[in-house]
Amino acid sequence: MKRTDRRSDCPINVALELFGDTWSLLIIRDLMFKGKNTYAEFEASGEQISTSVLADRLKRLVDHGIIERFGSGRSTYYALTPKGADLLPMLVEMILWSAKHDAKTPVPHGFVERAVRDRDGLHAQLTEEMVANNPSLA
Amino acid sequence: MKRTDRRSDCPINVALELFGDTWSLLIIRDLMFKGKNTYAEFEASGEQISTSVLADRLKRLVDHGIIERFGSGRSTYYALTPKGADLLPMLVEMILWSAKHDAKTPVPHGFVERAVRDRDGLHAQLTEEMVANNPSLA
DNA sequence: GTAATTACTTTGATAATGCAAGTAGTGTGG
DNA sequence: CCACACTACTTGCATTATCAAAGTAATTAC
Repeated sequence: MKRTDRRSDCPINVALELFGDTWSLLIIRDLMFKGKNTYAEFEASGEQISTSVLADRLKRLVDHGIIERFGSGRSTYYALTPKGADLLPMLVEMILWSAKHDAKTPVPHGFVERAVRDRDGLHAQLTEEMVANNPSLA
Repeated sequence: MKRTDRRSDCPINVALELFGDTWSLLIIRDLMFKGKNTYAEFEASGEQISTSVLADRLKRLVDHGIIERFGSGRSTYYALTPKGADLLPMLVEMILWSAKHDAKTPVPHGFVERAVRDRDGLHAQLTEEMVANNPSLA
């Protein structure tokens, strides 16, 4: 989908057309919270993405300016752009929702309480940790 | 996908398996912000969902307890459950992200400023408006 | 330079989506 | 109170996306 022929300009729809599929946000999660940044690391994530879909999603995310690709061949790696890093609050809300509505989901102890008490502080702390892993954001 | 054979228990993944596709969140948006609650209204939304996919997504969302179906035949309508209504903060973050990173997206005047200044207050206000449309949430 | 490793492409089967047309309950005007 | 109109779907088929496995090209370690 190109910017020029999107389904609508609604902000929810805009977001969905960029990362509204079952895989894109898992890649972003790996970059944001798990310190992963290579093709092989994404492939090894628990959800078993197929290699062709992974290649396609990386390309899309790069095209949309959400992640960036560095190096080449065996020394290729990926990093979030500031635009990608700005998805943090949304991912935090997803985590909180799952924590509330799914018994099995493993969420760090104190995460939910912290979010309720001080959401902005939580965002700030997680952003700091993210930047520590990815100095190009600073 | 059943709860028993999901790809992983990661909270991001759990959420994606329930509504991580290009259409589900648009239905939820229509229910949450646009006062739409019938099949025909969802079908008439700007993004042109196909009728077979709409039927399938409504079924899935009902199965997952995110929306509820009332009535039958010509007097059928849908409403968010509390579980579905809890997606509000996530949708707000999506809106804010699109507002920041997409020039064309139309966001109500003052929305972004309000969110930055008083996120919890914004959530409360939007929740109130949502409940006004859908008394079964109260 | 050679081998091993990593980042992909390609190929062919399976599943999801889109489109057009059809069916079945339900409110409504006469 | 009943035919008609309307709404919520289903069904069938063409198109597109996804999965799994195997193959290829670039790069680093030795």
